Amino acid sequence: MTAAKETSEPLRILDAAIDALAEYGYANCSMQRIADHAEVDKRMLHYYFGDRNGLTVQIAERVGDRLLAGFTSAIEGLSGPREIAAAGFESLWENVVAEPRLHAVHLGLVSAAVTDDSLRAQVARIRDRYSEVILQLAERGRKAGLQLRLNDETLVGLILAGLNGLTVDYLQRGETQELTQSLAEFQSWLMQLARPLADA
Amino acid sequence: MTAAKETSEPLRILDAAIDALAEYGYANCSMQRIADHAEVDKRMLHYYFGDRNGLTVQIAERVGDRLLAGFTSAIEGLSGPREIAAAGFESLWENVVAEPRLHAVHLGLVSAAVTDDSLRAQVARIRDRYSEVILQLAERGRKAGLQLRLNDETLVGLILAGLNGLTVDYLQRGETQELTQSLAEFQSWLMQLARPLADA
Amino acid sequence: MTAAKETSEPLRILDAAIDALAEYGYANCSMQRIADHAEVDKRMLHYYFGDRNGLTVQIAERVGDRLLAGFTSAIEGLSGPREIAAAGFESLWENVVAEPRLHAVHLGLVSAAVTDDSLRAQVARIRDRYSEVILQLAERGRKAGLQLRLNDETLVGLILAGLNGLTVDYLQRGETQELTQSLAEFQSWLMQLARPLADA
Amino acid sequence: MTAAKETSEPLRILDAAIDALAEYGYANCSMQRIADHAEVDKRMLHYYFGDRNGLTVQIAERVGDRLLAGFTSAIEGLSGPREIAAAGFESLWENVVAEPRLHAVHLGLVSAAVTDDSLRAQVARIRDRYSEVILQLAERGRKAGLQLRLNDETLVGLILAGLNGLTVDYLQRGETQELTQSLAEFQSWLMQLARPLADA
DNA sequence: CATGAATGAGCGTTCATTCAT
DNA sequence: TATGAATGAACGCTCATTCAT
Repeated sequence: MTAAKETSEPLRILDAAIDALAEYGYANCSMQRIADHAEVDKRMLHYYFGDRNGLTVQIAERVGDRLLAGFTSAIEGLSGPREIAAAGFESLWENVVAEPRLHAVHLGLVSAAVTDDSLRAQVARIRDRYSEVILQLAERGRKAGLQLRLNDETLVGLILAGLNGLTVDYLQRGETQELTQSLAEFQSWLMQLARPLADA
Repeated sequence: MTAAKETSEPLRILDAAIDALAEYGYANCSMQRIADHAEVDKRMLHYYFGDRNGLTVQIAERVGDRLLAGFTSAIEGLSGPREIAAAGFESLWENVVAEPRLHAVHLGLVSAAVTDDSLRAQVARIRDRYSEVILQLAERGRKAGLQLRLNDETLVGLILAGLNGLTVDYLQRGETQELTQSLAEFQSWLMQLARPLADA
Repeated sequence: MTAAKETSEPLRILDAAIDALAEYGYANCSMQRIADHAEVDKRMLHYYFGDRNGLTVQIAERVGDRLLAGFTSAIEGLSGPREIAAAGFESLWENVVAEPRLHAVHLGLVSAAVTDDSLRAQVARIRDRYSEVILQLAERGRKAGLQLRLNDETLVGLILAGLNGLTVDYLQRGETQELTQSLAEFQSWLMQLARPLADA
Repeated sequence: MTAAKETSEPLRILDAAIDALAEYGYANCSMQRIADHAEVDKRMLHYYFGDRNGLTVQIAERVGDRLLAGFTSAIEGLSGPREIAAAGFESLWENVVAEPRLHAVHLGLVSAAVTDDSLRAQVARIRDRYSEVILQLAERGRKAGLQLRLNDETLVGLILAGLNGLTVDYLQRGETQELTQSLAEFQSWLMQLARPLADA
């Protein structure tokens, strides 16, 4: 046995698959292409993941992991209320810019999920994880004295809608001036939703 | 002879194709399926649209037409500044609720366009048409006395990002309470971006 | 009615068809391509020529016409025995160089005829026309005092074999030095087959 | 287990493909027909040869092998100059008579190559192999005392042109009297091109 | 784990041809 | 003559998947 295979083979394949999806798009990404991209025989995909659906499920899971990776750690040390509020969305957006291909794949999954039941569950799961982490942040913000005008679910809904909408813009047109301004506007709006007690 | 063929055959097929895309999703919608859906022989698609790409281009064009249909007429009679501002986004959203399948198809096109060059142009065209109509609205608002804090392009960017983000939410989870609240929040934010002169 | 259409429409189409065959090759030349090449609707082909086979038959006929056009006139005025012998093959070869595309089409027909019965008759007809004209030439040569060592059919066979073999070389590799020398050798051999009486 | 699979499956298919090409002609020989002829599923052709072009390339290679098979061995033992000269062309022609279908396929490839670039390379390769083997023969003839009036390339050109031209005649009309005489004439011409030293 | 071989189904596209006007 | 529409049959190729070793 090799001393320490850093990542397991299935995991390596999943990341290659995500890359392939980003390359060819959800619609044009066959198992053959994924296998080629991962430099693996296509039958190994069946060996590890069963069938196409099984692979897709795992891909979605992995996408979720990577979408939220870093987010938790990025907001761990924060303590002040404004700090928390500010860092939250910023950290989410940083991941968009850092891994646009990953978010393109996510968008593909979200889009496909509209008409694909088994995918819908997976995509909903990713949303739940987003939600969870945003709520944790809100909780910490409240404990630090943040007063939020909105109930939790609406807050999550608005943040995710903003994130998704701006991500679509970014994927469509790249880093434009308007997008930068839109981001600033959106963030300042988010800040305004939260009025810390101390400010009153 | 039928008295008056309401729409041309290609147009009828395009609408059937949009319906098929909504049914099966962009990735799983073959020409055969579109043909079956339109109750037309598969080869008639080639007869009318050349190849798959030609069909897709026309579909995108038709999607654009239908996304903006009604919008222009809906805002035509308005005169007061607040009226205009309010009706603008509301009218856009009404189309989402009225034709969710159409917007699902649009989302599919947007998503696929990320990795498909020829589609990208088409999707950009739809965005341009949205942009154009929003800017016309802004223009009319200004003439009616509206003061907009943002430059045109940023305004368009924010409105479209909000529209897209909320549409994704709607397509994913339907008409939830949170979404209703999010919509209200978003709209009140939009209103706040515009301060009528009278307020000064 | 236009005063004087120089060539009839079917004839114009046939020449365009020959050009298309030269362009795409016999195997890849559909009726659609021929129609496009002739700038005619494909159904006109059926109108003029019935079906694919009818068209091919006419094409073969036209190819035969053009292969031998000029040949008869080129050898008309000649009188001396050597003159006749020399000009004969030279004139045949000149047509190869002047119309290589035509000869490429001919080669395609000859090749296809091996497995296509209806074509075989047409191709045989072209060979007969070659034969006929070569024999006429031989006849005139004899009358001018040429003594030919070979019987007529063998002479024709050798000339056509040489012509075909060298044409294949020309079509494959163009005008090479070796081909020029081969031509010279072949011609000198032909001359040697014929010994004028005066030489004896 | 069968004792000894004589030839590999791909090779068996290639020979069946050549037979199919001889049966239907290059233009009318689809992959389906080749598959049927080889009693193999159509998709196995893709499995073994990739795509149509890959199959064609391999077919051409195999045609080349079989065109020259036997030739080398047939001329191996010969030693006398005239013997070598005589046996050379005779051996080439014997292959034509022994495998007329193979030569029909070759003619089809040659013809198609005129308008098909990828095929042209393959056909040129076959010609090169012919050339190589003819030159080896000439070399051996020279060592045995043969004096050749022509340079190598012209010799090859003439021999191949003769071979091709006479093959076309054979494929068109079968074994006629004239063809037999033409062959005799051609061979005696070839002999005359070579004057052994002893004659001097 | 890995590989050679196979398979039912479907892909987008083109073929020659015909019908009705 | 010419055109819009249609059709039965194939085309080359790829899909996800399975079997046997």
